[in-house]
Amino acid sequence: MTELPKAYQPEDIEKRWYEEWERSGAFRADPASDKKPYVIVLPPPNVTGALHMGHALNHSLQDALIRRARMQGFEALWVPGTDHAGIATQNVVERDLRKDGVDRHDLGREAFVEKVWEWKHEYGGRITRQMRELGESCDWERERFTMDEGLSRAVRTVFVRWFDDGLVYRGLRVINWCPRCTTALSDIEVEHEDVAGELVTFRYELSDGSGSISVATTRIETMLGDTGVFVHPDDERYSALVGKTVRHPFFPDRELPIVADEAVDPEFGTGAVKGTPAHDPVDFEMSERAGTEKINVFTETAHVNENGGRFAGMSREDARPAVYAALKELGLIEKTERPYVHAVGHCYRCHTVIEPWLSEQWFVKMRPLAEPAIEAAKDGRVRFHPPRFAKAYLHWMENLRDWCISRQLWWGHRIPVWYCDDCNRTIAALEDPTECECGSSSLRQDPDVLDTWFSSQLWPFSTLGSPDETPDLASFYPTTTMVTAYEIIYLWVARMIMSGMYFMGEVPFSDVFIHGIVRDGEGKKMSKSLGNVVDPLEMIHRYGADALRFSIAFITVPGNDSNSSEERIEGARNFANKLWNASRFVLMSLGDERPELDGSDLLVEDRWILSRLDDTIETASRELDVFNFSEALHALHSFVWSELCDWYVELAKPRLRDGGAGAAGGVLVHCLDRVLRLLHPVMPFITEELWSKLRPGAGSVMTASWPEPEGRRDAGA
RNA sequence: GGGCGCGUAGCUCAGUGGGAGAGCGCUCGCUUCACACGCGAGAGGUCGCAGGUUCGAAACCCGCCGCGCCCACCA
Repeated sequence: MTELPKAYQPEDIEKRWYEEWERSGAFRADPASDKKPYVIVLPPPNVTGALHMGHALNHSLQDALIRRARMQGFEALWVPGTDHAGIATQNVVERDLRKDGVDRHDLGREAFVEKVWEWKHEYGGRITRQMRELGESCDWERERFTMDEGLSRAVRTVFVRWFDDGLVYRGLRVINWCPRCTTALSDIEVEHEDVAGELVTFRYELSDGSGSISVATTRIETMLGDTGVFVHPDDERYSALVGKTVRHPFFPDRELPIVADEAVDPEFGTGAVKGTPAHDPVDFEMSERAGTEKINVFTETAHVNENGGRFAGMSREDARPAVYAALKELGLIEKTERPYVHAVGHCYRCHTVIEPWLSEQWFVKMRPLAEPAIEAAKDGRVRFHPPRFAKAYLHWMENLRDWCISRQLWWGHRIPVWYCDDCNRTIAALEDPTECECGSSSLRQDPDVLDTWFSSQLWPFSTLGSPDETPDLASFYPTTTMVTAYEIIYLWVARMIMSGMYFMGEVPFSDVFIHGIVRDGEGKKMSKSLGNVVDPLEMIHRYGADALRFSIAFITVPGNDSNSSEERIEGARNFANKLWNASRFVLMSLGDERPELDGSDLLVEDRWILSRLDDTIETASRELDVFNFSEALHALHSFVWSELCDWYVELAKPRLRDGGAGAAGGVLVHCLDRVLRLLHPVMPFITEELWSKLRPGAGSVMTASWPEPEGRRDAGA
């Protein structure tokens, strides 16, 4: 019998077992297997990322599900990979370059993209190395990156298919523009936040000198681009003015018509709206209906452009007070409410205030895609856990607007569209075309790239080989469970369902398990500025991966946020140590003996602990089936600590001490055997190590079966 | 403006029709031959407030108060 140290020491054990697992191909899945598949595709972390507690939570739960499924006899496949994360990665590399005083424009597009690839090759493996430290049993041979050749082909195939089917189109619209990232964003990439701004009411004089009309605005600088004034058709205050024009104070040649439109809310402000079609989506629509001019007054960095007259060159921040002062001087300001709190959009990547900006972009028509995806959630082909998230999903899906997919970035999947200089044709093609149908070879590719989420949405099938019809795709699509935080239900989950159904004809997964986010010990969001960030790798080094994983799963209730702290992880480490020492005691007591469980001479305490074990197995299985990790682990924790250790081991000691252990030896081996299996999905390392001592030569606990109750529940005292 | 969630022990939270619980913290006592990352004993809660349903409510229904989140083109 080998000596076990008095306290569990995770470091070398973890390293040793992980290498062994990878070496032996224990994580590999076989598409030719007869076993039923159980498949999870990992939500790909950003390639720029480092493992944080959010990943630790998300990944620990997936690994537990996969490991359990493997033990239950499924052909379990967990596909890992990383996301090229367009804006995030481009920002990181740009920041690096800036340290050397280099701007990406100095390099040019090709050289810059080359730099990003270099960066990816050098640092992109960081997070996947860290995932191994956590013990994740993903099939590394199937690791994918969203910019891999195969995945890029999937992106292109879907784009072209949607283009051909009329679901992808180009249009001139007011979109969300981030002047820092200098790119368009989709609606869901904008975070609304209340800001203390101002509401200014000012007056436009009628061109015929017969009076004026007042309008209210929170962005007075945009009045430089005003081309009309809108009122509600039923608003009697203004009915006499409809059809007249007002004169722009800074551009005397510009006459702004007063137009009636249903979209105006007569209750708000003065009931008259300044029409700024290039910088407000509603004004844009009203302008379309009214046929008014659209004047863009900002550059891509949100400086006033040449259309801004004497304000040209100013930043939007400087322009606001400048325009205000100028109007004041003309005596046109009527009222200023300050502070005026209202929601302002911010970039979800860099938090810069979004500028609604008129530009030509590519869009995906969502309605036709959404309908089948709505049905799938309604009829249960896709089930949300907990179910309340289905409601949020459906509400969003039923009110979808078209998705802006073009990004003015360099890092990403280039839009596979070419424009012919000679005949103006637009060509979307799987292979780069060299010649237009008209015979011209003067083709220009669209300079934009696709939204990162365009490739992410294809992840469940692109990683399995689509658009090729691979054995993996045939065996493993649709996948089984999607495990993710509620934060990205719209951004990602909904789109996977839509594109999966359209492109593959089937839902991408049957179950969506939604967990919350990890907060600090007091329930506050972790952030660098608060200094309350817990680093999972530090915790792994200090307490072991199993302790971190257990502490996370122990507090995971479907759909709820969880509060993590070093104290909790320490508590989980203590539990691991408890398990270690209980096992150590059993192993020391039994030497090389591994007595079988003998039902004939059981004492009352033997029957009691066996019945408690049965009950625990049942609870753990039932709760894990519904993703209730917290309940399952509370049952296991209390069985191991409060029952097996506190009572049974103590009661068995006299028998063990006398040498002739009798039934107690068999009972202990049996209980420990089952406990190691039950805990393996959450604590893979320590259970594997102890299993190798308890069941030498029996192979990995990964291949042991998931325990079933054995009908001993009625045998208790 | 809509929607969702939460309010249970000092702290953080499970529990959803019939025993008020866990982790951490706290008090007292233990170098007991698996474990001080431990053992034993213990203190501590009108389950936000008010009403209703029920034989029975922390849980179900209605209202109120407080907190948080999501969605939204009220300039």
